Amino acid sequence: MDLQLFTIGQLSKQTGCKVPTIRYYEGIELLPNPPRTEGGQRRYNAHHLQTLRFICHGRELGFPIKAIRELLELDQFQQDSRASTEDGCHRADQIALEHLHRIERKIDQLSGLRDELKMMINACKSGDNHSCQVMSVLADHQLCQHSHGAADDNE
Amino acid sequence: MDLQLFTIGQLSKQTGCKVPTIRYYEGIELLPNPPRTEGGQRRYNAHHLQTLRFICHGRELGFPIKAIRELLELDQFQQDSRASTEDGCHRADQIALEHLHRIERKIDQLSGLRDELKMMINACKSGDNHSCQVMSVLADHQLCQHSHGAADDNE
DNA sequence: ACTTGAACCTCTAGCTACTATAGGTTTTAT
DNA sequence: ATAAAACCTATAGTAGCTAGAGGTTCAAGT
Repeated sequence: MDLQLFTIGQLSKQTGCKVPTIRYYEGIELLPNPPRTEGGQRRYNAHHLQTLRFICHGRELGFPIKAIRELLELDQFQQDSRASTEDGCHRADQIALEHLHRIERKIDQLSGLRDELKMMINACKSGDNHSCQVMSVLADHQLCQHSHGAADDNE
Repeated sequence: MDLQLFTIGQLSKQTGCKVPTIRYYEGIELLPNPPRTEGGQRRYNAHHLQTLRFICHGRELGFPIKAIRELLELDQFQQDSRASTEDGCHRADQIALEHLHRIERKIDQLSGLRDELKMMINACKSGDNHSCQVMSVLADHQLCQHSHGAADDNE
């Protein structure tokens, strides 16, 4: 029936997604352009709401926008042609799996960092001399070895 | 004696920090400006090398640049005045501790995501019908509750 | 002395995923 | 009719780099 229209603010409240972020998603063509009032304000329908929910939840789960875009296209594809639902499912599964691996790698990395930091801090606490272990560990990197990349790769 | 001079490329090799990154650190005034040759090329000394090592290791550990900057200033302060080494140590310790907390929070977050993803993927695998659980979980968010913020806050 | 090629230089733009600000317009409620 | 809340666009900023263009300098070999 789809007669219910929402303002951008209402959409924001329903999804928890901030207003500028919704506009941003429109700008990058992740969320379809909604119709406008005569005055130029956006009016969304139930389908927009659903799509935005999908996007937001994906982002909360840490999926990169690129992956979400692909998942949305897959969804579109499946709705367009009734075919290859299994392929679509397979691909969606694959995207989720890739993401799972990214996250598991990141957890390992961070666990290593956590341990190294703990060592630094403990060394500092128990230091009988007053020289700071935090500083010297950072300077010399002698307390332990670690073999992770930089921790700042944004997912 | 400090007579040994390095080119930016040599510094890069010694630290593992990429050449443009070294220049970037100079640009944001994290690494002091080195002297130049007549032709304008940078020539670094042992002190620069040490400082860059400190920075790089801090970044590898995921410390934000702001924190590294503060640690460097603390270090400078301690070298300038022989005083308050203990205060400096305390502050360094505090910075490291804050960072440790950030990391532990992030690990918790990611563990939640990992579990949710695993559920999605398992649901997809065992699905007797051909509808994809990955998609529907993202759309409806029904399989489980999670209470973490967005996972994309870059550290 | 000269040439060659690697390494250097600056500057600008791009990346991800937003967020903030300025300055103006529309809608809605009274 | 008016006033406040919500909307609009456009631009710039955030973090921490990375990539590219287009030109210069350095060191080694001939």
